[in-house]
Amino acid sequence: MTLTAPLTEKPSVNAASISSALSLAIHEHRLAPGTKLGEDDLSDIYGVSRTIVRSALQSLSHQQIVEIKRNRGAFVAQPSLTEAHEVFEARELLEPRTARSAALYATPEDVALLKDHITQEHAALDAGDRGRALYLSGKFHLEIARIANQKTIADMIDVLIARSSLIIALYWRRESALCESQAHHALIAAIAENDGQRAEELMQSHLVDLHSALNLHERPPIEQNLRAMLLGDTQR
Amino acid sequence: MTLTAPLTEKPSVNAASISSALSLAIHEHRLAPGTKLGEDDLSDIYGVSRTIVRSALQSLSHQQIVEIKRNRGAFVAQPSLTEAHEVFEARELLEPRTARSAALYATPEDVALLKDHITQEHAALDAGDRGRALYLSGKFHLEIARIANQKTIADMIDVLIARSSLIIALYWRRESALCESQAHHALIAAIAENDGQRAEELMQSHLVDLHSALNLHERPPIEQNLRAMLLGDTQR
DNA sequence: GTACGCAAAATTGTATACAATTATTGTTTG
DNA sequence: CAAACAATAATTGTATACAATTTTGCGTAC
Repeated sequence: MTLTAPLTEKPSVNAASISSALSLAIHEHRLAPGTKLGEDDLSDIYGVSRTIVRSALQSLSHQQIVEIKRNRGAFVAQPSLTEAHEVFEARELLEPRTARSAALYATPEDVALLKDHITQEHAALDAGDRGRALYLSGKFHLEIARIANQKTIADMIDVLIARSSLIIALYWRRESALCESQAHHALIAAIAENDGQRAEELMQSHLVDLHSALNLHERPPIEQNLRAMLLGDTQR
Repeated sequence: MTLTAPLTEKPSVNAASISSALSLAIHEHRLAPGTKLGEDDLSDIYGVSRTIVRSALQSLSHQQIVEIKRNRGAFVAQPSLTEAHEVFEARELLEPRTARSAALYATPEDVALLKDHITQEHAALDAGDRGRALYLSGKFHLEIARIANQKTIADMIDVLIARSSLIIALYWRRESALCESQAHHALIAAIAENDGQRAEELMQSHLVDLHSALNLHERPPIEQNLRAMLLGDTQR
């Protein structure tokens, strides 16, 4: 598994750009939960000193998508099953009512933007890039929060979506990603009609749907995975 | 306005301890919004290198209670009026339902802890320490989230409470802090009786109350304040 | 006397050097 | 041969040195 390419030779490779590059890689499942993020590796890759890398890693650790273990280094986070439930419960508290607000505020341009999102998502799926499709699917939710014009809530949802991506990497069960598209289409329709009530209900059931698509059995993520990788996944 | 004392001579003055010392000072209104947090000053005060100080300031900036302006330094944040509204709207989304959960899960020990919080708050008020009373009042809300056993949501509420403290510093209107105590007492009663419905309603109306106690007139915080300080507050 | 501009000082941004801790590997011993 | 230990290597934590930028102060011109 490789990190992203060492960004173009633009003069500014700052902590924020490294942070978002790593964030994107995690979103798109190019970086698996538990992956070690060594400071020297990253500073070589991006051509900056460890100072900058450390700053970026700290930023990601505040979003809880990277875990920093003292004297041990930074790793892509591995949300526990408890955390997984909490993240989706938090989303269920925030997103439905936010979708309602979005439906009330949405302009035709906003709706067009949402539709474009879905188009891109389908294109990514057709190209076989499941990671990118997942990323775009998350962005769709974030876009709704942005339309609702609530930056504070949007920021919180942003973090929850990032963590959701890790949770999906660890606990996803269902295979079809198609159903999501349907839910998103329905949401767009409600938003386009400025039907706040329906948008809220659709978002609520969509989130319940996602939540219930997680594998509920406790599975201490990595050791199990390593064993499965090396011994074959016959016995579960 | 002075910062906190340079912590005891314990060997470990790390970024986290500086971060929480500053956070406490902001909570207790010993550090006013807009205050410059110079790196050299802080490293002198706490006896560590700027490396550690910068780490602490970055952490606080992620919680949006410190604003870092590039090449200009770190300042105690000054939430805009828009942000003020957003913060309380977010709290209204999260806290009422969390209070409901807390009421359902609360043990007698939890209730005793909440009562102790109020006792301390009254003691602080009697001692004339409004800052500490405000801090404890915020902790009360956080404690409820903790009782609800939702760490993810509790973390979000923690950040929102910190920002609320800044908002109160900038936009508070009402003088009496007593009414809050009443609301908190009523909440404890509902929680003690495991009455989730009532706890949710009480929390909702308590938050609406707080929100409406803000000065709604746009007042770009600091310049106005400076002008008021220097020219007298006759003309508003 | 005010305004502009340049130079000096102070402050933040980044890289690097060194210290402390952890991981690894090889050896020894039972 | 396995397990424990020791030496070495690798990695992270912290301090400091230097570079870049901003702020401040002074002098000059109008």
